[in-house]
Amino acid sequence: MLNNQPQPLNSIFQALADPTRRGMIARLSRGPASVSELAEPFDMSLPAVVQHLQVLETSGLVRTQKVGRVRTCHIETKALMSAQDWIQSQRASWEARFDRLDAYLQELQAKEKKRGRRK
Amino acid sequence: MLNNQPQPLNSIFQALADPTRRGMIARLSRGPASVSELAEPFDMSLPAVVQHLQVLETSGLVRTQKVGRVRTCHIETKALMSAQDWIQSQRASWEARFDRLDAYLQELQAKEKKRGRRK
DNA sequence: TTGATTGTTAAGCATAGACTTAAGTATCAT
DNA sequence: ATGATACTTAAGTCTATGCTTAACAATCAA
Repeated sequence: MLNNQPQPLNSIFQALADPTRRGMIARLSRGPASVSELAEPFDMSLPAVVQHLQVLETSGLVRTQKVGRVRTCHIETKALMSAQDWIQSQRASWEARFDRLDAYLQELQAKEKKRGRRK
Repeated sequence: MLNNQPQPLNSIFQALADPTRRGMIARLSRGPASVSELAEPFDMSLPAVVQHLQVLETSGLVRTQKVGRVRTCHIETKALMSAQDWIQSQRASWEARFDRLDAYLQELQAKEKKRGRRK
């Protein structure tokens, strides 16, 4: 329940806010790829793609390793999971609240019935 | 499996990238709040808080309504769910891949055993 | 060794983001 | 009617983001 490491979440959500970067993540979810493979679907310069890649790497969403002249990229699932976990924990909060509200309304209804019978 | 509405995702993830806004979401997950209640934990001017609130509202993560002079804010769970859904669908991709890889490795191992026996 | 691949670095530009302060505008209570 | 409350609007500043082009490495293949 504590406020976990917020700083990674900043850069993770920031990274996910761009459609190009989400596209790269989607591609890498299906398997590793080189920089030029990653760049291929996008209508922008290679340096621009590499800059997006750096954002993904800095946020921890992607890891890369260079062999020869080709840099191979793959997703780091843990980072995506931590984003999902944060959302999930919010969901837990509001669902708990809805449950309490529901219980309260049921209680009200029960009282109303009693009063009805009493009349 | 199609690329759903990407534009809302841009602004949803963008909104979540800021710790102040995540704090507001966390607060609102526990129940509705007025603007000044929302502002209270943060060490910044009210206009700054309202600007964050506008980002949340534009992204669809929060809805507000004004009664008298107080604006009451509450979360719109659907928007958060759509962010979670996107992440979940990436996860489905990489898990499918891991499953295929696993099956392949088992197959390799089976062949290796056969060869061993043959010798 | 030359030429083609595959990236990398640097610089610049234009727009968007996260604040601030100062000065309003409604509402509500007395 | 007056003052306090609860925002709102406007304007400005300073930094970060998302690109671009132009040049520069470092492989690899012939």
